[in-house]
Amino acid sequence: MFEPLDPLLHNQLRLQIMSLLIGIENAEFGFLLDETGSTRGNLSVQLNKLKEAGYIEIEKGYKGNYPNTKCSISALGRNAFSTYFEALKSYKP
Amino acid sequence: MFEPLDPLLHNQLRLQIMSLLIGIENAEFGFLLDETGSTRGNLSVQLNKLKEAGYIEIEKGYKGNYPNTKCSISALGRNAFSTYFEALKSYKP
DNA sequence: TATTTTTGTTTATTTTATAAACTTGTTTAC
DNA sequence: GTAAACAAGTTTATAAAATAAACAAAAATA
Repeated sequence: MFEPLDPLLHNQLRLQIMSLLIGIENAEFGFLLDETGSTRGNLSVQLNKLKEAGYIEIEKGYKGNYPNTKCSISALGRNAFSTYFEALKSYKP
Repeated sequence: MFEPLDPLLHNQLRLQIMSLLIGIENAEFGFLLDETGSTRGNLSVQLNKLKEAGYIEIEKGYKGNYPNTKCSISALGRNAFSTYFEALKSYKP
């Protein structure tokens, strides 16, 4: 009847992150911070959860002299994201 | 950019409850229990949260000799539910 | 060189979800 | 008629999650 909703995606910030990443090659930490309006701490935690799940990849490098983190969605993540919205349909009136 | 997702509805069980109630006059506790596959405890807690928010009404009566609880969605709830799905669109690719 | 900025991470607190235990009353079996 | 099992929930306790606050390390700036 009701399709289960991936708990990892069923969170506003993580869903925002995935939504941003899906349409883009990769995104910097700062960009995600701006677009989501989140705090650094929360963003850091949630990015790592998505990474642990294999939904995104995180590349740590430098931009000029400053540390810089680039995130990109994985095939697994892309799939989970689409499955999530598919599942949501089963809750619709 | 991203529409906020009503935290009360952004929970699998509560969303199931609302989804069931929206297409029906009212539903008994036992029916909701069956359809959602939830435990009694969790169902009880989440129904009360929805009631506190004014999203549903709860009528306690009897069915034969046994206590019996009937739930129905309110106008506010109906509205919140539709707003929730509207908001979700802003997360879609 | 002291202070402020940048870019994050880690830890601590609060909130939430869930499950386990309890309550009240009703049947049914002995 | 009383003990055991069942029904329908509620309450409380535990586990998990989300979020915010504090911290860190290096860089820029005054």
